[in-house]
Formats: sequence, C-alpha cells, structure tokens
Amino acid sequence: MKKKIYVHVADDHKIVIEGIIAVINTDNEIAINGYSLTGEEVIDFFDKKGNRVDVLILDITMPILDGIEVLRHFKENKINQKVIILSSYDDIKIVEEVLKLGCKGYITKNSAGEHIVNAIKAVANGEQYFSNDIQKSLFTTFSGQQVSQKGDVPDKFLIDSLTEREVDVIRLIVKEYSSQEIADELNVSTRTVETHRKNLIKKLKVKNSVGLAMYAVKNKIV
Amino acid sequence: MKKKIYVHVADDHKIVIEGIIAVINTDNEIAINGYSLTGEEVIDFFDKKGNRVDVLILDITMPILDGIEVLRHFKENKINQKVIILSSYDDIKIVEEVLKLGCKGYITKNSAGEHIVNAIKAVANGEQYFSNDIQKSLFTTFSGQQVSQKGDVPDKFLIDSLTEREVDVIRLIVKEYSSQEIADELNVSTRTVETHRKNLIKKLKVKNSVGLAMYAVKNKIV
DNA sequence: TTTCATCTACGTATTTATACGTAGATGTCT
DNA sequence: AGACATCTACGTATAAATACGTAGATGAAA
Repeated sequence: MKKKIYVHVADDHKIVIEGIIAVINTDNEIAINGYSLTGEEVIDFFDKKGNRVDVLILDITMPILDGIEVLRHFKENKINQKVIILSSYDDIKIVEEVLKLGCKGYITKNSAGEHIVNAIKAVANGEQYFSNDIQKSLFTTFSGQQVSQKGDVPDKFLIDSLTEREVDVIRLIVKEYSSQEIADELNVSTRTVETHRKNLIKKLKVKNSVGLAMYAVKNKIV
Repeated sequence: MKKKIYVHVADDHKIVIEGIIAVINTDNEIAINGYSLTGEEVIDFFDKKGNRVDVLILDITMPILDGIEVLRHFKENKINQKVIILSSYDDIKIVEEVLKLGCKGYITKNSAGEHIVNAIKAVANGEQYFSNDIQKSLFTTFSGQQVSQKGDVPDKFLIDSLTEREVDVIRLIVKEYSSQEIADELNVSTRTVETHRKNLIKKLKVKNSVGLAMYAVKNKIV
C-alpha cells in the first residue's frame, strides 16, 4: 500500500475545516494530522513544536496572524513546508504574493471537493496545483504584461515596498480624510501628502484614491 | 421512527456546502433536500418551483442575490419558509436585519458542526436558535448598552434606500472609474453621474468617494 | 565618503470631485 | 387626479485630486 499523505488544515472557520476533513476522508491515501484555527496556532505547530506534514492547507483570512504572514514566517525562518492556499480570494495580487512566498498550490473555496484531493496529491508529489480560475488569472497576467519572474527578483511585494509614511497616508485615506486633513494629522504640508498619494498610486498601480482604499482593505493594511 | 427533517443549503462555496452536508449526515434525523450556489437559485427553488423544506440554511454572502435579498424576497412574496442564517459576520446590525425579515436562527461559521445540527432541530421544531456569540451581541444590544455609536438613531439599513441606478454608479466607483468613465459606461451624462455620486454621499453619510467605496465593500454591494 | 532611500516641499496645469441649487420626464401607486 | 420616487440633466462655484516635474535634508548602508 502506498504511503499515506498527511495533511494539516488551518482555517478560522470550523465548518470549513470539517468540510475539508470530510472531503479528505473520502480518499484513503490522505489522512488528517491536525488542524489550526489561527495563524498563531499554525506557527506553534510547525515552528515551536517542529512538526511537519506532507501538505498544509492554509486559509488566507485568519485572526491574529493571517495566512500570508504565516508563509512569510516560514520563509524567514527557513521552514520547509509544502503549502496549499485555500482562499475566497481570486485576487491575482494575492496569488502572486503567496507564490513568491513559496506556496505550491492555490485553490479557491469555490472549488469542488475533488479538486482539493487532487491538489493535495499533486503537491505532495512535488508538483504545483492551481484552480482553473486562478490559472486563468495567472495566464492573463503573464501573457499580458511581463511580470518578470526570472531568477532572483527581489521578492519585495507591493505592500512591502510601502514606506512607513506612505502607510500612514493610505490609512488616513481609507478613513476618508482629504489631503488637507491628512496634512494636519501628520503635521506636514498638503504638498507632501499629495506627493505621497501620487507615489502610492504609482506604486500600487491603481487609478485613484478609491483604488488606494480598496487596495488597503483587501491587503489588510488597515 | 421520527419523521425526517429536510434541509436545503445555500452557500456560494461548494466546500462549505460539502462540509454542512457531511456534518448533517452524521445525524440520521436530518436529510439534505438540495443545495443552491446563488440567491437566484434559492428563489428559483422555493418560489418558481414552489418547493418547501423544513429548514433552509442560508449564507449571507452570495453572488447575484445575497442572503438578505433572499429573505426580503420571501417576505415580500409571503413565502413561508423557516430559515437559519449561516454567516461569517457577527455584525449585530445584520443579525437584527435578518431577524426582522423573519429568519429563525443565526449561526456563525465559527460554530462547531454539532451546533448546526442542534439549530436545525430547534428551528424545525418551531423554536429559535442563535450561536453563543450572537446571543451575546443581542444581549448587549437589547440590555440598553449603547452601541458606542454616540447615540445615533439606529439608521435603517441605508443600503436598502439605494436605487438601482445608484447601485450601478457605486459599483463602478469601486472599480476606480471616474465620473466620465461611469457616464460612458452607463450612457448618461457626467452631470447625471455626479448627481448620483452626490446623492450617494449624502444618503450613506460618508465624506467622499473613498467612503462610498468603503461602504460598498463593507456591505457587499459589490 | 559616497550612495541610496526616504521624507519633505514646492511649481504649474489640468482634471475630478464636491456643494449648493433647480427641474423636466416617466412610471407607479392611491 | 394627485402624490411620489426615480432618473435624468443642467448652472455656478469652490475644493480636491491627479499629472508632469524638481530638489533639499537626513540617516542608514556600502
């Protein structure tokens, strides 16, 4: 008999975890090793306790530490663990980010259960796996404009590239402050705020302040 | 043997549906009648096709028509169907709203599977059922505790007051369109768009377009 | 020491957004 | 018939944001 594939599931919704476990149990090559409800628990499990499994199923949205931060922790601490992201988002920016952080698969919560099983087997086998919708997004991204991902591109993601001050500004933009109000709040001139705003729009590749706000909430800068 | 309790599940995430089905199947008093992936499918099932089940498990967040709109449709068309809301939100305003719309139970996705089973049985039996966290929220609200909103009148659900056209506009604002671009898209003049924008800002009590976008995403207008 | 990123600020010009307002056309409900 | 909401559009005016720039001060890093 084949060796079992061991899986750990991290999601803040118990129901989702139970669903995944139910789905996984339909396949007798795969077994559940444990689960976590927060990013903190995940790190505790893998880092402090030194556990490893064949595949970690990781949700993006979790309290305390989200999935991206978990991946970042893994990377920084050179914890070698195959990860499949299971997320509600099909935002290409998030996909790109987690890919750079070394995750091996990405499936959306819209996927049918069998896709999860397939994803687990593929990743456990050293391959990569992406949902159809994600593949489409990736395709349009990589075919449209070149995202140059050869060699060692400095793995600075957009969000990381923001300076402290820029984060200050974007936070206040989200709170519906005008440049004038932001200037008063930060004790700088409106010109400065406008410069920051301008640079933010360029950096984050959005069209206007609404785009900044949307980016900020999507990426939990707020 | 007791009569089976028939349940219909509506959620846009297949995994969640599979999870619920798996949980429900652990109890042999309850059976699945069918499931829906959008609010439209739900209405199709109950209204057009005239089906009824003992309990409908209904997610709030769904494309095309969300759970609240489904409840509203039920109420307006006098469709008598017991509903349990299954939601990620523990926002008390949403809870109050769905209660007014006649839903009989509310459980959060954090709940363990057994709670769903209990909720289904309670509601099928004519009772109400709420998750612990929801009960707490309701308690603090109704026990006179002011909800930290500096004594505001509990503003009706602003979102209801939006006209179709206003929703069109706010959706495009979220997509970072300018008034000009929105005008082109909707085939009206920029003046009209600006009027809608102005009215939206007033109606939703926000300060600017960023506020509109934030409101839209928070309240899932998008 | 030099280089570099960052924060800061200003110049000029144009485009958008916001704040007041009015008002006709249309359809719906009573 | 009348009341009403909605969608549409315009007038005038100011405030704010965006698009191009440049550039000094500062502190950290190479």
